[in-house]
Amino acid sequence: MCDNYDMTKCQTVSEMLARLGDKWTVLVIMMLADGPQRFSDLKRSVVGISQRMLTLTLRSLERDGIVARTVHPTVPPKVEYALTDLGCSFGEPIRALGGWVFTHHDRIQLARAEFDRRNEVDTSNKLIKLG
Amino acid sequence: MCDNYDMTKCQTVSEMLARLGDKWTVLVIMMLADGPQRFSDLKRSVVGISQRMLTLTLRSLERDGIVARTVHPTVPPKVEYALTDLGCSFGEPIRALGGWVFTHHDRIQLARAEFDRRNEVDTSNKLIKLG
DNA sequence: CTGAATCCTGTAGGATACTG
DNA sequence: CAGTATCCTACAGGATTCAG
Repeated sequence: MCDNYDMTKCQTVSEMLARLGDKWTVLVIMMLADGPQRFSDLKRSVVGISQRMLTLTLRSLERDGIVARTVHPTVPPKVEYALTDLGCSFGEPIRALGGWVFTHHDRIQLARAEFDRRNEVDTSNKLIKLG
Repeated sequence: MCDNYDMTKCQTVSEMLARLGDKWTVLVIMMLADGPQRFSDLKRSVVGISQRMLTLTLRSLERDGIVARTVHPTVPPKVEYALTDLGCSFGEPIRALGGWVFTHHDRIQLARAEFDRRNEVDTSNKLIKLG
């Protein structure tokens, strides 16, 4: 895979994945893919996220130009977050990845179960040896 | 994006991304994409990884059925790691993501720079107000 | 060479309280 | 409502050491 891309750029991909892998980022993007959302809407729909993490995640995405933040100077304040064009275009590779997960989900579960089973056996073998 | 997939599966994608986003996983997969590698080869080629993390990463990938571990019972021991079919198929979405990153890399850098610049200004404004 | 085990540290991130 | 600030903890992960 690295034949086409030099290692520097592989690092970039890894870095980008690290950004996405922070557990919340993708979920937030997915929610915004359905249309603009207010802060509290996101807080409600992205189940389990803390106020702090939502703020940080949104800031980070805004910094990367993936979401746009629009403040309506009303009272009480209303802030809307929306995907930018860049953010929308990002949906495509995410979908690709999602598709792969969906396709191979069962196989992965199977592999895990088998691995764990073997591991179980090994452990009990160890215990037998120890006993 | 979540129109097509129910939320449960979105969680799965997020979870999978979290797995991939642990900084080392993708790099290891990328190295293995060029062919089977021994433990110490990987340790050398995946620059910066600790012995511990390489072990853990490989175990995890093995558990998911993405890499296969082959022990040659020689002295000194020789252990080879290779991508399974599942692991190879994973290259495709990764490439898609990689492609996106490469395509939009400059734009992201630009967005970041601008965001930081604005942030700079805000900070100095605050300082002025404070002063 | 390929690990497993132990120790130790930084930090991610939750809970909470406060502001405009 | 939409944050910011502070505190606190659990855990990720590096360095090191031991073992087969």
